[in-house]
Amino acid sequence: MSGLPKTGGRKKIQMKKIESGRERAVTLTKRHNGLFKKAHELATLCGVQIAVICFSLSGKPLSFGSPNVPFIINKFLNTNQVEQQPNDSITRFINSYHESELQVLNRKLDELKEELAKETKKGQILQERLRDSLGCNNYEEYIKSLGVEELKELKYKLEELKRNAECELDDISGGSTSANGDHEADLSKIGAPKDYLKM
Amino acid sequence: MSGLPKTGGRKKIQMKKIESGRERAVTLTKRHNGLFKKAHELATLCGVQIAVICFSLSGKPLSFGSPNVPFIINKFLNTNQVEQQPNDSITRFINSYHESELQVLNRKLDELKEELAKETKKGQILQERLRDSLGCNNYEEYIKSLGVEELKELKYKLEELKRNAECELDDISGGSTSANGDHEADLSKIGAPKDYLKM
DNA sequence: AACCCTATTATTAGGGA
DNA sequence: TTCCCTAATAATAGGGT
Repeated sequence: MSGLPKTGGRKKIQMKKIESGRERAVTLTKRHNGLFKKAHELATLCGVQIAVICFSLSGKPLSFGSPNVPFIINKFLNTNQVEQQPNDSITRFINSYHESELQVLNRKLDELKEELAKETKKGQILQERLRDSLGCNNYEEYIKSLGVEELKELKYKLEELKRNAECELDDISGGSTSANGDHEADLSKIGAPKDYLKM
Repeated sequence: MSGLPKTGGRKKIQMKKIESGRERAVTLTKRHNGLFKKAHELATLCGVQIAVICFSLSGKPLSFGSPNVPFIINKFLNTNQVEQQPNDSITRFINSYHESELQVLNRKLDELKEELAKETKKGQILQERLRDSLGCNNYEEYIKSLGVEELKELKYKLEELKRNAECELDDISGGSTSANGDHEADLSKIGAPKDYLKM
């Protein structure tokens, strides 16, 4: 209507909870749309199955699923049905973590990470040692793939590493093998919520 | 070193399944990281609970959850008035979810290690301090080997360490490249895979 | 809450290492 | 597979409607 200069423009925002309830709601709407769109694109472009579940400020569930949410949930649950309750120290740790006290520890770890991340450089040596010890040039992946028992084993390997102390690398290795092939989902007991498909 | 023209540039792509398996894998990696990051941002900015579950090309489940995936799943199922019993697969899953949380913990520890490995400088000092404090020259591995009680103890050691380290690191740090001053360790980080933490 | 608009920031396709 | 880089596309904060 008017010849106003249209003062528009994006501004950078801090990654913390938005104070204003109104702006928070607006942002939630915008970003939830964007997120679901990205999820859909990912499913389309890469042909993968994916689900996103989000609870709005009022507690209303917003979800997107390809092929659908219950399917993904079920598949996820089945895939993750691992061992029974070991009741070892690690398990107990996780349980107490649930009880919330160790969230503090988590925080400490995060802070430590930040401190370390500021200016580090020498850690490469550690990396080489670890790689050398594990005989795997991608030990991060390796570690991530470990289960409880394997982690325990790793503990001993690492102790060994410590004993051997100095060892100048020599990488190699190769063997990325971890394919959890098929998992059939039984949707029987889960009712289907409204599916979301937004482009 | 060379006067290469650096031919870079994004191109628009069609919204259909990517033919090349290689490119599809690359895209999946990039976009899955981006998606999870956005999910984490949404959770942080708007203070909402959210979960993303995706199955990689090999069928491996990739998930993000704030506060955690089972929580969201359970809430979602409850909200949708789906029959759910203390003895169904979901409950069983939740009981066995420590596996997943372990993965999250591992990731965080990996992250610690990764960041450490990238650029150290002050890390040397921290490392020494850590060794003094923990009586171990490779604390990353040490941490991985901890049990419940030990982790709790570590919590206090870290607090102590941090107090001391803050002073020294400030003295030593000369060239600060990226000062991310505030770490408020929100709880949403607990369910967050590494990629969201590095911002 | 749903759109419009625009200046910016954020993400990412493509290619190389 | 991961990381880097660049140029281009995509998403979005802020303000209005």
